Amino acid sequence: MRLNAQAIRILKRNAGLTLTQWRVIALLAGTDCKNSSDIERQIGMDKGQLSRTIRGLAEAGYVKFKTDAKDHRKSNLKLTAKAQKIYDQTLPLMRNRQRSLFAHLDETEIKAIYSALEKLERAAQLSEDEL
Amino acid sequence: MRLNAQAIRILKRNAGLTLTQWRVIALLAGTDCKNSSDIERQIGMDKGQLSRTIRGLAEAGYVKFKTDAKDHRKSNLKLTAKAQKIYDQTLPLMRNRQRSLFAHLDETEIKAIYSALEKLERAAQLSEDEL
DNA sequence: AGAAAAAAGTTGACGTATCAACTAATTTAA
DNA sequence: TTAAATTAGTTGATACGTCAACTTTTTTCT
Repeated sequence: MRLNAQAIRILKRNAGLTLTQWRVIALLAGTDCKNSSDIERQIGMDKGQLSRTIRGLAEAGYVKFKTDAKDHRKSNLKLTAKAQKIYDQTLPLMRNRQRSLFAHLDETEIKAIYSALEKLERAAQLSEDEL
Repeated sequence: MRLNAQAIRILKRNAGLTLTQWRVIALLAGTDCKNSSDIERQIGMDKGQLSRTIRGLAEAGYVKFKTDAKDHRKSNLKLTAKAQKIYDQTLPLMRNRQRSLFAHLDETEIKAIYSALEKLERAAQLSEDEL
């Protein structure tokens, strides 16, 4: 979509981040997600892409890994100070964008979109089973 | 989206085509699009991707090129018999899918979606200019 | 007519989405 | 308790979307 193009530009200019990088950082900063699987469950992002995104973030010095003491499959993620700072700076920008986009829609429309998308998903799911 | 996953599966199984390949074939078969730029204008697809898709189709024996006699920049595209046959076979499948998806939505919802998406596009466009 | 601009296509690069196969660690259930 | 199933995460492959630079041909403008 073209809608993303804008977010992408903001992120690139102001934070040097890709959209997926931003989403991961935002989850680590703003929710109690700690590891890859948490994030996966939260936003339904693909494991593989997630793995690569996180590696990228680590290489860029935004997150640190530490294998979980109790479950050696998991590795807990922590944002670096650098990442935290960028997050704090960027969040307002993204919030503004979100607001100005949705400002043009009235509630009815927003609800209709959500419900319709849900139904479409469900319909797709159903007919998927018939294959 | 997950919605596409389904179309992709249908196309792969029944026609051995990717979604973009299908879209191009469908345009060449069902509209008066003749060349790359026509298609670009019709569905707003990227020139680059289009170029590659068409090359793929040509290599697979679905379309034939012929440089336009009057404008040597253009190359007119023609579906082969093979492509036409696949199109005729596949169109009903895709139509059914479309129908069964939208069957779950009432008109109000469909209209709301379209209008909301339009507004979002426009809002994105506007704030794009402010960057 | 000649220079500049625009249009048609090609190619390269990067980011995103999805599927599949795989390893290693943990949980479950016989 | 050991075998089987799950879960966490990595890696590879393919398709899709977008931007940018570039060539060639045509159009526009003066």
